[in-house]
Amino acid sequence: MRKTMQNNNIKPTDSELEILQILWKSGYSTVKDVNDELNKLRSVGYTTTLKTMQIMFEKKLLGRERSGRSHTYVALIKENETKNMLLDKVLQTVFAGSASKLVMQALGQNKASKKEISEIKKFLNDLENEEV
Amino acid sequence: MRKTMQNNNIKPTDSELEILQILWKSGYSTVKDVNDELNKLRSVGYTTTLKTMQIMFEKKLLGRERSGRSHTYVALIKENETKNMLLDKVLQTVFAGSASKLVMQALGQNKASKKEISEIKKFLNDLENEEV
DNA sequence: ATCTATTTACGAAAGGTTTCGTAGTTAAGA
DNA sequence: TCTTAACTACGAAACCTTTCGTAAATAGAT
Repeated sequence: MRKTMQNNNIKPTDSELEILQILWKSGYSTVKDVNDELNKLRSVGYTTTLKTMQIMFEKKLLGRERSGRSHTYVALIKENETKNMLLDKVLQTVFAGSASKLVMQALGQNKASKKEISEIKKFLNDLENEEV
Repeated sequence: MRKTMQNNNIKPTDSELEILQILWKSGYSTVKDVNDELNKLRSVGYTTTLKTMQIMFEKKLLGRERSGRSHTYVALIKENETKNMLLDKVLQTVFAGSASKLVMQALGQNKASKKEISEIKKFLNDLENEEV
């Protein structure tokens, strides 16, 4: 059982998560880059995105480097660990720590296609086999 | 594919969720009842709980009835639908709508015991069979 | 060197959540 | 009836998140 260490344990807000998703996908990006991506989904002012990213930098969610007149930002927290943390919070607060309840709720409402379901079954088989 | 209707579409806050969990479990309760339960987990003042429940009443998350000098409260939103909604939010915002990604993340970190895993497998088989 | 567009920094407003103090109401008991 | 404990109502403080306007700095173009 591996111990997962993260740079910090700050929970990102919803807006911060949006930005993190973009940075995880795109890697190093300027505020303009991120704001452009964001505006494909919803309308946000440039300085709003800037401010949020500055706050995230202060919180050490993001790192940054000057490059010419602007900054280039990068996510400092790992996608996998962050998603795991967020899921864990729901697991604890909503499903009292029961992973199976959570999974069944997730799969019970036609949320998963046939293809996804067989993927999951395969995943479960592998999981059982590797746990010697 | 059934349409799930809920009295409202308000997303409960974290504190509200704590109270909902207690009411779902205990059924009709007074503020005192809820506050006592809450204080088994963490320290909260009586008027804090009262105020939160009053706000929840205004938001129509709770119903209430006078009984003697106090009120008796009850959850107006359904446990199942609410949990589903909260999970759905995570599904969309964190896992881009992919239920299988969510499930695999949930199961990949030793969060589920062997017993739970076989429960889930059974659940998946049933799911596949009933979808004719 | 000056202008201009880009970018940053800062502050603050607006809205929401959580917390609790205080004052008033209620009803039960002395 | 009067007192008191339990309960409610209300307001406001403290804090957080999201948003954007404004001013200053930067650097490239003329």
